[in-house]
Amino acid sequence: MEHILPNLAKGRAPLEPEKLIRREPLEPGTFKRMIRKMGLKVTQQRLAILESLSAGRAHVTAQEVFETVNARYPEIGFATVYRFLRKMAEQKMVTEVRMGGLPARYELTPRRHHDHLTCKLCGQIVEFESPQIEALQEQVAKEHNFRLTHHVLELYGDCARCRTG
Amino acid sequence: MEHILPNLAKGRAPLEPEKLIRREPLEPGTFKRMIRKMGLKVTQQRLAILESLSAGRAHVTAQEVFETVNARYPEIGFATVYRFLRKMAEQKMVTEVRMGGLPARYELTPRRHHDHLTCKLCGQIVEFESPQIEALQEQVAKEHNFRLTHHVLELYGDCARCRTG
DNA sequence: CCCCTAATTGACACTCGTTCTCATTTATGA
DNA sequence: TCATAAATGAGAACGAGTGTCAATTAGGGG
Repeated sequence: MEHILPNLAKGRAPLEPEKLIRREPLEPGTFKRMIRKMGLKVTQQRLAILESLSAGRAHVTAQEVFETVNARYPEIGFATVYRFLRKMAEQKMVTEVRMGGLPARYELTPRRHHDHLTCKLCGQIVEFESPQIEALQEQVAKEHNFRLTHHVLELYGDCARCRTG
Repeated sequence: MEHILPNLAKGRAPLEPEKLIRREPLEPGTFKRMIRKMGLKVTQQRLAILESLSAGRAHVTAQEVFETVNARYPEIGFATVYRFLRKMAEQKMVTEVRMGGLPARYELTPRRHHDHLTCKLCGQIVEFESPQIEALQEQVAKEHNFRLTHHVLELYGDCARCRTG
């Protein structure tokens, strides 16, 4: 199992602190409620995964979640993390963000919709909201007689810090 | 190498005919010029790959390109296809589209930039252009001090025909 | 409170798209 | 024509993610 810690092993550069749209704090008991709402059993592993997702940085990879949770509960397997993340993504409880061919990143689905601006060089993710873009998307769909259900809008570029060296 | 033909083997459902923004036909000699413009050597393999890309449907996977080219030139290896597609993507000669965790799809970078509106039900892809959305994207990037290099905008919905049954 | 049972787990083998390696072949500028 | 750097093909390797299966556990019914 040599791929458990590939990211740490590669000494990936530490990321910028994220610029996040404000998120509501989670009260105790919320996690259990979330799990039950999905029709699943409440286990220590699942609670630990949710805790890790809500406490740490947003937009983490499954491996990062695994590492965090594994540090406190060394017996947890990464299959459990992947499985639970997938199940939560299906139920829209977490949102999966994929950039290029890189590992998927997850965030607890935020109350407010937003899109992402990603630095190709350092991986930093900035969230943004643009009601104007949303409106134009609706207009495009209407022109083609589509009823819009969802969209993916990811902007890629080089952030100021990476550009100036 | 049992994964050479996974898509054919799986009997993927045929897609709707695509609605494409008009593309200019390519004159003979264009391919050689394109390759030279990238600073690469002109080989039969590369010509065959470009031919396949320009002749068939847009938005093909590397495996599909390999299969097409391999049918006519059985000695070509898939590494060559992948390598060339990657190189062309780096130089923006082809555009890579990744949705979800699915294999990347490629298209010869069209002269006119466009995004995609996809029907979730029948798989139909409608291409559209929205300079207004592009402009707003630039503005978002500017606000966050990013230099925008590219973006992914995919709209999903139900087309008129599928909705009305 | 205890049991039963289906859900969940951990270990790890496996899949599959993609990239790497390296010995051989080939395009092209001199 | 030749030298040489680039390109190729074969196949191994990589890495994210999924499947399998025996062992464990949550939690509803009694």
